[in-house]
Amino acid sequence: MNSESKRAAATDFVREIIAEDLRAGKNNGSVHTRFPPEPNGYLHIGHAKSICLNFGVAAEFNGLCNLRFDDTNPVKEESEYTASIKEDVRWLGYDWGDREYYASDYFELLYEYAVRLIKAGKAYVDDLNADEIRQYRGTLTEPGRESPYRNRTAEENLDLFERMRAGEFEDGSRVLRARIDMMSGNLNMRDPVMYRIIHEEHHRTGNKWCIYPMYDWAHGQSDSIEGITHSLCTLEFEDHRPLYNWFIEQLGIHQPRQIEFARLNLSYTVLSKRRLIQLVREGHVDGWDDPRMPTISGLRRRGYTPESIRDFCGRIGVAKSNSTVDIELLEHCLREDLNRCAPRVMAVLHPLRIVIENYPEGKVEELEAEINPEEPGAGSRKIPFSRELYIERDDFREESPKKFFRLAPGREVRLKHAYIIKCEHVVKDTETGEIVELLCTYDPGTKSGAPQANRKIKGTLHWVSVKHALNAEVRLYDRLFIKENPGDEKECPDMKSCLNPDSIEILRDCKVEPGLSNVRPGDFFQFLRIGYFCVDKDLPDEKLVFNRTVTLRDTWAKIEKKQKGR
RNA sequence: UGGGGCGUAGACAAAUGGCAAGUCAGGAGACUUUGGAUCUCCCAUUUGGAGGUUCGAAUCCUCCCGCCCCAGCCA
Repeated sequence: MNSESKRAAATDFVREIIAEDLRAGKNNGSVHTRFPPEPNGYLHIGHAKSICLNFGVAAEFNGLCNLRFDDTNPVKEESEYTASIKEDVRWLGYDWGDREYYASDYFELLYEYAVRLIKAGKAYVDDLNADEIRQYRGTLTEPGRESPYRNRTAEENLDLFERMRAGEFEDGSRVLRARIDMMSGNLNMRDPVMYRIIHEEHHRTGNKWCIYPMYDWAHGQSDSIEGITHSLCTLEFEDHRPLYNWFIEQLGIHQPRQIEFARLNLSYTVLSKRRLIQLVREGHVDGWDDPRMPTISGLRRRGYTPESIRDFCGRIGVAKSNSTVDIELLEHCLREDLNRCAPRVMAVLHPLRIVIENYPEGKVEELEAEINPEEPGAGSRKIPFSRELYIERDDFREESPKKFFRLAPGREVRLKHAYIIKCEHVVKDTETGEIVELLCTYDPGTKSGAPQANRKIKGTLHWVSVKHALNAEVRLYDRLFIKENPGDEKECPDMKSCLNPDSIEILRDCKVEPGLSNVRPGDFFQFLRIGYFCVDKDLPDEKLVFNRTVTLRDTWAKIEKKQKGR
């Protein structure tokens, strides 16, 4: 049983409301939700919260969840986005069956509904332009004024509306408005626009229409048409709920219940569409799927697993207060999942050559190494050991600080899966003083698994045989921002100055164990003692490229930081 | 100064008038052939504030304070 199913009983106010509705016998005991993205951008981790909620709730209550594209604005939407959205939802592990819908599928019915409202005197064609409408709307504290066109007859409205559809009028010259209440304290109820004229080709309906429904007019009716029982959306639509309900009530059609929850904010990243676009446009990242992006495609390329994202979404809860979740929780979920399933391999990022002087030249031993200590059934692999090895430069210090358990002159360490070695001499470049190699000796009786091999040694290092090592490029990714709330105007008025200059570091001379010669894009590993890495999706010929997904928790780094801080 | 929401630990988040859950972060220790993982313990005498009701209040009432959203022919 994994942690997700253990948490199956997890509840929140949304699930409670749904359970109550069920108890009250509403909707004939059925639950039907929907995930309604606008196809004008890429999905990100914030959408994942909504996806997990909508699909999760449906599954828990034996209901269904539709995928519906809210494509009511042809000037902003493109079909290239629908493909990536579908891929991302599927990758996250959710299935909408054959229920892939588009608001544009309902344009004809929506038009008929609008005609009904016009006939009932509940909607009218307004000739005011956008600027005038704004002025007539009033302000937050002052009521609005009624448009001079508000009291046209149904016949006149019908005629005008038909001609709007027929393309007789220019963009912006007229709109269809709901006739509600210009005095309302809720601005959404001050005769909201239902249709606007846009002579633009739509990605699905082509040039069939030149009037397009607004969100408020399209969304609730689409929910109703699909038989949605619970329409889950974010907090900013709370003010729209009275309007959502008003349209449905006027039409007398099936009434879904809109419930609003807080959108996700994550520390050290931005999730607003505007900011994300800015990152891409200004070239701060390499595109929407840059491994530093919080987009689903970016997280995927970074090496995040769908399981870890689902687990995260389950743990953050669903509530109504604006909150910012610590990104370390996301990373924790990731590490927990990867620890469970990532095969272990050895890779040296900053190679330092060592020579084991008492080990026979030319001799090669194939050592047995477990693939994953968390999963004994994963078996083992062979790794070659020889006289010349690479170790991590950082694993050697000429003068070792307190609590530094690694290699230093005269000190012993264990080489993982191999022998205990001792550093005898340090060889330096006579001119630069740089350490070029270490001369060591090994203790032949300490081979891993051997009877007397369990001498207590504090440090264990990873290594790779020089002769057998494969070259690799490793891209070290770190958080994109140095500020905790980069999306906050006050904390970060200028996004550029809040970027982490070290969010990517490319290492081109890394050495990895020979077993990695046949990896494929997306394969993931734990590089022992370093972190989790995955093979980048763009694998150049004859070259290995690994992305660092997340580091291992590093106790030594913490100790060292504390020592330096003193 | 209109309307709609929200305030529980550093970050999330439970509690539904009856002893303030859990998770992440942080701290201490155990264990360890990954300084990983794992395990143990610590981390809110108090729920934005002040009054009130009650045997008993995070929860009910009153007032106050703070924060978020809304004036697109965007969603």
